[in-house]
Amino acid sequence: MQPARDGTSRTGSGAPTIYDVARAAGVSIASVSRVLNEARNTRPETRDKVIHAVAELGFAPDGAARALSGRLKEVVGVIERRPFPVGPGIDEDDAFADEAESLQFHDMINRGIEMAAQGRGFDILIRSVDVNDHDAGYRTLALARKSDGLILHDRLVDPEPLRKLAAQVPIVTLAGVATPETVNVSGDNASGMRALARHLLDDHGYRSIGYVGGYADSPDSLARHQTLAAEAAASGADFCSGPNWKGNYYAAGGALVVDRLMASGITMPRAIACANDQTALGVMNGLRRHGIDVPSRVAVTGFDDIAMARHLRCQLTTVRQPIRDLGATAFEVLYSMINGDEPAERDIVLPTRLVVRESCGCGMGA
Amino acid sequence: MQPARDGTSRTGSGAPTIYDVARAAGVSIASVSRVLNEARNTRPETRDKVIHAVAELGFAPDGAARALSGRLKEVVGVIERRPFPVGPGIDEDDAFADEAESLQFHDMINRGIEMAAQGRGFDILIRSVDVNDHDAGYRTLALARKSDGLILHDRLVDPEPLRKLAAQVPIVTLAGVATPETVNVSGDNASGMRALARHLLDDHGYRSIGYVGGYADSPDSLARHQTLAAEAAASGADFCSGPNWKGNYYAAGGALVVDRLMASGITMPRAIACANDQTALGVMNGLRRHGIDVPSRVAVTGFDDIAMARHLRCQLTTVRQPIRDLGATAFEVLYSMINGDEPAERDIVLPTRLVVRESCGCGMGA
DNA sequence: CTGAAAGCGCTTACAG
DNA sequence: CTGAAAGCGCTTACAG
Repeated sequence: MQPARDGTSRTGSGAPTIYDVARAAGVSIASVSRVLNEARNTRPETRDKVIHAVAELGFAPDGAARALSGRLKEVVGVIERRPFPVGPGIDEDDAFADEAESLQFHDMINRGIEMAAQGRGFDILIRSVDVNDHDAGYRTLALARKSDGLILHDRLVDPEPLRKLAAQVPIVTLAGVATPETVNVSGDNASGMRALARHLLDDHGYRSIGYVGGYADSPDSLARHQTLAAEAAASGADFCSGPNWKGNYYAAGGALVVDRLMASGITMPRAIACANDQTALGVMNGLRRHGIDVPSRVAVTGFDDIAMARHLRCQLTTVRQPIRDLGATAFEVLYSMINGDEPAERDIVLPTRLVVRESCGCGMGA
Repeated sequence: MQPARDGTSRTGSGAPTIYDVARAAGVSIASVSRVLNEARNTRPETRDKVIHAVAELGFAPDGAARALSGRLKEVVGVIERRPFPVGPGIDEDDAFADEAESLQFHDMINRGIEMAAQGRGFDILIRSVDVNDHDAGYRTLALARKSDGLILHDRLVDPEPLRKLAAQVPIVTLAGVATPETVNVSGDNASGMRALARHLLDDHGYRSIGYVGGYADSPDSLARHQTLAAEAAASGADFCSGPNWKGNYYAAGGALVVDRLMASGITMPRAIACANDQTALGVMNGLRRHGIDVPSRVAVTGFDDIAMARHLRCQLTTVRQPIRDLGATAFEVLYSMINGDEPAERDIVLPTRLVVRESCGCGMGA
């Protein structure tokens, strides 16, 4: 039984409903829905009346109602990490205060996701979670239930919860690890780091090298670490690592590593490769604060090639990741999964490329 | 009439419904809903059974269904500008290729919005629109219908469509202009620019000054322009402006302005204030390419104080905006509007502050 | 305290 | 080609 409709919308919100349109056009709601969705099987006259009423009222279907009646939500959830709690306690004059909130790599990736999503009529629902958010599990599920599928940055969800989640919605991870239930998309860490290592070890002939890592559990960082260590070993160069070398993908973390190393009295290696560009930035600043010149005394390199890399005092030698493509690829794979396709490949690796600038020591003589 | 329920979920998607939970717990769906929402008015025993079943099944209510039955969607839409079409045509070795896609100010603001949203259980639905997207009107409406309210960066929607949109959902603009139907949140452009102008004109004694703008219709840029022009006039200094001085908030735009000015044979002013930090970056690089040293021959300043500002070759003197607070404030106001409150203030202005570094010419003797 | 039922605003077979 | 009706998965008065 159709509810009585007075002149106004049912909801107080002021947005017209399909009933308003139907009444204005003098047709049934089914006809309105048809011209809006199928376009065919409607008499031109009916069609015109509906189109007109829709324009007149400024109608667009409610997303929730549409989704509930069998359609997609046309939303993908994106969850990223927000490691540093920020608040009034933070000193805004600290050189890295703001940077903590701007992991540019993530922002760029999200842009890639969003642009691909737009091509399919999707929007992206973003949430960042604190590393020590104990309620993360539930909040993640809640986000999943507002979306058609989920894209997870790195290793936000533990394997077991991830498995359960994947049973409910399609999931793609970025810079994580592929599982039987999920697809992963990442840059080619091994070949990128190998090219970088060879440049440092062979071209420059550095005989000692260190690696400042990202989050302890980051698959990206682990892969880069392993490759670098292997290349150093193959060249017979010294490789420095250990607890003092753990960073967190942020400049502040990189600077901290330098402070710790200096305090420990260690001899700095000739070159330091960092887990990402932002870490490299912090390491360079940290070294300079201790009076150590980059790159003449210590060479420093990054990973990612974010925009900032070429605008630093000392332009950063780094490994370029196809950041935008990483995001776009993640979306496209997820989109096909949402449409019921079985992914052909569960571990998608996109190529990376060494970008030589100044911080490795190149161009010093120029 | 309740539909027959077999052992599996109705939807193919694998996500359990409230019916699944009710069956598992041996109660009605009403009871499940009650313990999930009200918490009170349920016998402890019932409550336990439900809690248990929910945990067992990994249930969370479907966002669409929840929203449709009178609740909020707990989603706010955020629309930002994406001015540069990017695609295969772009040269990735261009110094500003990527930067075009990373307007860091927006990313930081969005982070502020998102963090405030999280405190209220909301997520943010992000969409960027192309300046020359003719279908923008409809897509904006569509986003609105997936959300409880909208936050619009700068002046994305024309006044008339904006009025119509505001009749359907609450709207807050960021760095736009307040209207009778919408609330605007922005930084204090006038006082920030005034402080900067005085520093340049009085402290440094520069007698000629130019302004490189942002988007032509950006209220922020307009306000900064006017204040600077007024201060220059008050000091009797020359003020340069005109069509050659139009930028677009991106580094590439700033560099282009410099090229145009050089080509036009104009004498560079002693100081150039830019619409934002990214523009300043481009201007500095452009000047250097033309052999003009910054700041000894031409001083350059920015606006915003994004993280990059202090990591440039020549640290940027700029006006700090409370970027995160801008976003958080926009959300909080929108949130109260969503809850039916009439906003107390339609034009919210947050304080800004001059940050003196090197690019203005300070510290050159040090 | 709890269940049966109505209703949210759509879409889509199902009849005509 | 078009309308009446069922159903999507919830929440919330309404009775008990």
